[in-house]
Amino acid sequence: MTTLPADSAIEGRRPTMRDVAARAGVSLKTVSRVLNGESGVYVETAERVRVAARDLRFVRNESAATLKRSGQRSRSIGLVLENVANPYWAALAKAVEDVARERGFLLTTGSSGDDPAVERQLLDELCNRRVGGLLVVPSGAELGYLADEIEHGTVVVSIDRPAAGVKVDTVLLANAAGVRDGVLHLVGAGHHRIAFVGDTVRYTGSQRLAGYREALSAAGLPFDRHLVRRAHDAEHARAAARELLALDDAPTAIFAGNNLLTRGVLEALGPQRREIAVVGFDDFPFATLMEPPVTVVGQDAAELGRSGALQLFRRLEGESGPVQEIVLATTLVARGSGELTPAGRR
Amino acid sequence: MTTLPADSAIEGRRPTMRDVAARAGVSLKTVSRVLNGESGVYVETAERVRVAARDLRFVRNESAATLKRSGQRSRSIGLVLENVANPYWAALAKAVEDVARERGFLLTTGSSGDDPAVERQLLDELCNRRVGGLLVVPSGAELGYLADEIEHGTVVVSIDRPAAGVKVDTVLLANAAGVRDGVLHLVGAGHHRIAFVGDTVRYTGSQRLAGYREALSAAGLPFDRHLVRRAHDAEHARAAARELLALDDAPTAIFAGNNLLTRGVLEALGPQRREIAVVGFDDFPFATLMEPPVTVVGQDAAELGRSGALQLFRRLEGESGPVQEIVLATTLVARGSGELTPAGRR
DNA sequence: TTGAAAGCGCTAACAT
DNA sequence: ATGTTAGCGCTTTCAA
Repeated sequence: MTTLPADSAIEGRRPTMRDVAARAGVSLKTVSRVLNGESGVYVETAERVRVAARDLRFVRNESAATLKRSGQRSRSIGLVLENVANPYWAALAKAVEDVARERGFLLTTGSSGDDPAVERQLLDELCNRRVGGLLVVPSGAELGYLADEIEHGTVVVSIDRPAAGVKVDTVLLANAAGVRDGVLHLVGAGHHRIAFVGDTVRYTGSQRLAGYREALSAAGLPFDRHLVRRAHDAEHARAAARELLALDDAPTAIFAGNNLLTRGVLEALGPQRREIAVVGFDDFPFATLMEPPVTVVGQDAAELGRSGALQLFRRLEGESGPVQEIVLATTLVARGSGELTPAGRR
Repeated sequence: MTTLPADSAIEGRRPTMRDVAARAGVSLKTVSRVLNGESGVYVETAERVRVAARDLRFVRNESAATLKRSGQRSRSIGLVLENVANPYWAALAKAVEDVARERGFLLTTGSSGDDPAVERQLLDELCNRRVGGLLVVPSGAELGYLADEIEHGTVVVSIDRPAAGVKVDTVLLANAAGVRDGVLHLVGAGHHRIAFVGDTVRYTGSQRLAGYREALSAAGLPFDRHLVRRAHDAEHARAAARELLALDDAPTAIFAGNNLLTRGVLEALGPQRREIAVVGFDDFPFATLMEPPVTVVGQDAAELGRSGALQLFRRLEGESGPVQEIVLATTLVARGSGELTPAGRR
């Protein structure tokens, strides 16, 4: 007696556990047990089931499993952030994915563009799919609509920025402290006119601005002359930096609020890169290759993602207790651009 | 009579369509019709249903819908690539996500690390979830195991590299032609000793190597003296470039096979960046900021992703016809590093 | 235009 | 150790 080809048994449609059961000569439940690694099945029976599954090229239907599973959460988690194409967020997404995979979860990522409507749509879609948990880099808008989901058992963790309107575990960076360190580093190099180019409308930007303010105040320096509040991208930063450099009392040093803005500032500086000191928030791969290499306040995107994902899974695995706020420290990485002195300029 | 708070109606569990139906005083099917935008429902009935759904904060269970829906495909697509943390792949993922969102689909991305086992696991998990389609940047290993899925209606599209073992739509880059252009550009600048640093084991690397070979042969130059075949990352490239530069007949120009390798080569060059010409495959954000700015053979990752995703949805929407191979052109972007002449060096 | 009934493929509770 | 039964929440037939 020869084994029939897999498709001869069941025309057209995919094999189900029932088909596997029939082929193995056991009941549906036994197949379920074997395929889920439950104990209490004779090894020979289990083997027969596995052979049957392989022969039929059985692929479990996760939708059915999710539908039935108590609590009804799929083995996926969702991540909503501003834009995966930004290397910073991409690194974070990879870290989240790694943690998820260790647990047998898949990751669905959505880019909100920091648009509250898109953010909500993404979050809704993810909830529709009954994801086990949601990791969000909030755009800043109210997230109150998540309260219901949370009550129904969806775990939500906010990363990089606090979530408005819901109380959830949060992983933050020590933004203010990081900037303060960076600016004081410039003060230490002798600078008195230190500009800040940032996007201070958003949470991280405002926190970073606060750090800038703290540092200047600690150093007894005036505050508002060299401040750019609304640099949203590299273009804006470039234009803003050009304007700053054209001032009578042009700054001798510039602090850039994030990796995009650092790029814009460096573009604006051109050959002046050897005269004007620069410190940027966020490290980036080519920082060491610039002339001079760029001093940064480094924040580890991967660590932020890992930390958030770990917290999410801790909750998923049943950890209770009050809402947590985890704050990650930053590191000043001196490479050259932040150690230039104001020499040659008044 | 006041409306009761949503949760008073149904304790604990999530509201289902049945709950919405009860509240709206209609049948389950009518709710389904309204929520799916089917025609043939009185506007007032539809409105009542929508109000009830809103009041109960009803969220549709996609698993149940997927389970029942004929063909059983979820409104998600999967993307398996080497590593989302690489800005190149991140840009591609974003482009895919954008196309998916236009169609109301979510994107689940997995990083295989080019490990065939991980790749297979990721692909399997995605199939378990009955995704509508699969976009793969194949690691190079046999993908024959996808044949069944494809037969069952899962659409698979291969991007950046051809899929081995299955016939699927494929979107490729004109790798060889791109490299040939870049190398001939260096020849045109007067170079006779042009090194190639690549990872020629993998598909794209081997194609690029072929372009290098073509160019040298067209220019009547010898081939094997300045060739590095196994540079997998920036570190390797750096070490390899150092060795090349230490040779008696050191190259006067280097072609780097991808963005990671370009970085490694630039690191190795250090101050020699103004003497040794460099052309890299892949554009990168900081290319214009280097000294000199880096000449590259640009390939548009976003276009690659978009193109693959569009093809996938075309198939999903029923387009039949033979398997397609789409080839995207590259563009040489001259910025300075590739225009350096061999002057000063023999 | 609306509804009743059947069942998608699985897991959970309860037999045996 | 194994099987039987009853659904999960939805979509699909088919009938009213």
